[in-house]
Amino acid sequence: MSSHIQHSTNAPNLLKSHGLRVTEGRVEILSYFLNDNHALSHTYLEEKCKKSQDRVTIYRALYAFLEKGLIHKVLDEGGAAKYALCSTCSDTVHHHDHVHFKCDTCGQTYCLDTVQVPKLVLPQGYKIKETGILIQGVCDKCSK
Amino acid sequence: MSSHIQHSTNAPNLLKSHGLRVTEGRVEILSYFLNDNHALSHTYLEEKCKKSQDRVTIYRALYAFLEKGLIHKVLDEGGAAKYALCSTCSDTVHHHDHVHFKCDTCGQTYCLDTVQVPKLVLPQGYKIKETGILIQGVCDKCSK
DNA sequence: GTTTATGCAAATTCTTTGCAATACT
DNA sequence: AGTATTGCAAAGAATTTGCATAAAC
Repeated sequence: MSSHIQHSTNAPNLLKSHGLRVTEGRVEILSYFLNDNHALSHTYLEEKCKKSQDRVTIYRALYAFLEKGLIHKVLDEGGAAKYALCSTCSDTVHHHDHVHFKCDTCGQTYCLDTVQVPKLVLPQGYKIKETGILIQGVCDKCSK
Repeated sequence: MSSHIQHSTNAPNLLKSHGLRVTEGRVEILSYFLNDNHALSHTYLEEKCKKSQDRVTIYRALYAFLEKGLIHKVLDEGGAAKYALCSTCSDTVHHHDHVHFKCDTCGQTYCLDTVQVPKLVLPQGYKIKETGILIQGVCDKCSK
């Protein structure tokens, strides 16, 4: 309960520290990210912000967050877009070699920051810049 | 040159062996897959088939190919869909644990069938069903 | 006061669906 | 002949753009 308050209080500072203007709508959206530990879709945010802000505003907020490195895009196996906080990225360094996990049971997508992306050996001549891994299966909550 | 002819000749048989009717449009589309070693987008196919068949027909052909396990879907980092032949899948067994490689230079997406998908260790409780890997970088042709 | 964000409307793009005409087996 | 495929039109979903108003710095 105190963590909820703390997180919500963090939103304005996080926005400021990323060079973003602090508006009511952005604070609300960012709070949803801070209070959930999984990736959020535009549709989900639209539902949550129903009366408070426009669909288009949410698109633009997400775009601004992406640009400033506050969140990153996660795609599920069907190509549907979700967004998640860049918890392990600093303001300057961005690595998107995250392992993402999509639960077939609850449908949530998680960023498994603790899982190391393996070094893959590719055929001669191929140079790796980024590695994206999407695992599908059953998450810890749903496998109980 | 003979390989081109051979491949094109293969298309009708491949269709038949997958329980698909042999139509002019499907043979044309499948030939593009057989003659290229990278994933093809709907847009690319639309361009190639411009005068010969409708946009919608291509969607339906791809859908039929997917259903019969002739091709599989590949998504790039932006969520754009491409399709590639299931070269390592038999008629009955399908594994989609392919490693896909998207070249930042030429924009092509390749299926690296020879690259083994590593066994990843996830936190307690997570169960893996499928693992998708998309690597971005520079392909062998572009790195020369 | 200047710059940036918002809401609303409308335009784009991508994909799916219905149905009558056509092609395949 | 019987069944599946095609083309065209139109519907639907997701995302983007333009512009005047409002809010942030």
